[in-house]
Formats: sequence, structure tokens, C-alpha cells
Amino acid sequence: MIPLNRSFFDRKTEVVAREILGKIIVKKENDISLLGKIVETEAYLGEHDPAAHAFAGRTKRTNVLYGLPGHAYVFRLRAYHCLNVVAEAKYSPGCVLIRALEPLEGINLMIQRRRLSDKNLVNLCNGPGKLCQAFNITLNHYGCDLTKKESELYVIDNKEDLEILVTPRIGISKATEWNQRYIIKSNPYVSKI
DNA sequence: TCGAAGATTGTCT
DNA sequence: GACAATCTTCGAG
Repeated sequence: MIPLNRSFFDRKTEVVAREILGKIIVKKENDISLLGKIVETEAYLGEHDPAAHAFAGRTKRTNVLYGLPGHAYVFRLRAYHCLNVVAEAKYSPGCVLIRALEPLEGINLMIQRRRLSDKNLVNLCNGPGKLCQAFNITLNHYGCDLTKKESELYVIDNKEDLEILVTPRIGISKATEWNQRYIIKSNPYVSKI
């Protein structure tokens, strides 16, 4: 249960997006922990990426992208939240969007928060807005340090042999042709094949 | 201070 | 497949 080192995040965004697949996200609640394995990510490369928030330059909203790697960048979209991890901040304001998780622990709480009508665990975290709802991730976690186990939210290492698939990013209207979406092959918990 | 837009989701046709 | 929900952020007036 050791958090990932900051040097893990201090690499090119594409590398972090691929390497973080299979790692475990931990969300500490009062007396229990929520655990989920990362099965799908997207890389947003920085100021030269038209689809990235950092494309507009440094603002109050994107400020954390220019800070230390390994911090959480949470933003609100419509009625939902999305969770990102800051990468390669030293070189450019890149970040990795966490798009889907495989639920591991605290599943009852996740079902409760998601108000699932069926017990299909696949629908718990297979989307950026969904996993934030299940994990109760909000703007309060903006700037949270994911490399410290004292944090409410952090990422721990997990050694696993994975088959990784690279596909175009989805859900955006600019630079959609860039192959910057990384998923674990034949994992049922990804949002879309 | 106001208006427009968005890396989504659930529901209806 | 199309659309509304809903709120924060940013830029213009």
C-alpha cells in the first residue's frame, strides 16, 4: 500500500497515461477506503493540444497543471466532475484524464451513490463523471497530492502484466484524431471499446 | 455583472 | 440518435 513516487508522474504525459493503467486509486472515507483499478485514461498534452484546457493558457482553473506532477486536477462539466492527474508539469501543463475504473473495494457505497437500478458493476465507474460520483470526488479534491498516503485521495502501485490498446480520444470536438486514449485490452470495465 | 460554452450522462424516441 | 440537465470558468461590456 505504498503511493506512487512523484517521479512516476514526472514524465511525458503519454507515458504516464499508459503506465498508470492497472494502478489502484484509493479514496479514504471516515472509516473505510474505496479502491478502484484504473482501466482507461486519456492524455491531454498541454498548451499545444487544442482539446486540453491548458490550450487557453494559465488561468485560475488550470493553475494546478503548472504545479508539481502527481496532483489531482478536478473540474466540473455540466452536472458532473472529471478527475485528472497532473503530469510532466516541468515541461508543459499536461494531464491524464481518468476515464474508467474497475471497482475493487467499497462497492456497496459506490452502488448507493450511483443509485444503480441493477447490480451491474460495470456501470459503476465506466465514465469520468460516473467514477467521480461513485468515489464522491468533487472540487474539494482540486490540487490534492496523490503521492502522499496522508491525502484523502492517492494512487498506489500495482504490478500487473497488461495488454494495452491505444485509440483516438472520445467525447471531444477538437483534435479527435490524436491517438491518446489508453485502455486495458478486454477489460469489461472500460467505457467503450 | 452577464452570457456562452464545456474532456458527460440519463432518458426518451 | 437527439436532447436537456446544471454550474463553474472565462471573456466581454
